[in-house]
Order: sequence, then C-alpha cells, then structure tokens
Amino acid sequence: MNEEYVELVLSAVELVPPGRVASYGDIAEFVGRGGARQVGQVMSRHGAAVPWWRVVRSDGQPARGHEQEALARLEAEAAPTRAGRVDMDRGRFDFGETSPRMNFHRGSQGP
DNA sequence: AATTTGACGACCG
DNA sequence: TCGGTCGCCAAAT
Repeated sequence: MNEEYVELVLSAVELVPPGRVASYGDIAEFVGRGGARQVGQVMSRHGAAVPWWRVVRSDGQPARGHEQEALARLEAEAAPTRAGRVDMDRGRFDFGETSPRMNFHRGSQGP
C-alpha cells in the first residue's frame, strides 16, 4: 500500500462534511482502488489525521474499537444517529454531489 | 507458497 | 434483528 493511495483515501475522507458520513465501501468506490478493507487499513494507521469518525460501516455502526469516541463526535455535529448507529438513509454523504473539479484523483478533465 | 489478519460488506436462515 | 458464512484485497506471517 503506497503513500499515494493513503493520501487519496485521506483526501476523500476530508470531503465528508460535518454531520454526514461515508462507509468504508463508499470511500473505496470513490477513490476507485482497493476495497473497503484497504480503506480500513488506511484509517487504522493514518486516520488520526482526518475526521475518521465520519467513516462508518455500511450498516451505520462506527469503527470497531472506537464506538464511544465516534458516537460522541457524530452526535456533537448533529449526525442522524439512532440506537448507537448512524441512520445511513439520512446521514450518508453522496460523493456524487461533490464539485466535478474534485475528480483530481481520477485524472479526468471533467465534463 | 500457504495461511492468517484486519477501523469491511453482502447474503442467508 | 442477529449470528454465521463467505467474498474481498493487500499485507504480514
């Protein structure tokens, strides 16, 4: 796993606004490389540098081993949580709504 | 080279 | 809703 990939993932995480979340799989799909587990690896080793609590599991549960901390932060920024998990229908951030210019990582020229 | 290990995810009974 | 199971993907044993 190279540095470029790590930066790519961290950059994607930083796009998620306060009060919204993205699943590991969402991030993986957005960056277009690796899978949810690779994103998990990056977050595990380098997540401290970004709003890591906005990356949750596909079912809305916070990162393994960081449930308390993540929930506290998510609730503090008014993310839609219920019974210890994020309501993904309401809280999931759709990367499709990001500015087309954010395609930097895919080397595209945009529409 | 084979197996195990993860801040994971989809399916199924 | 809740476990169990299998698939995934790269890295570490």
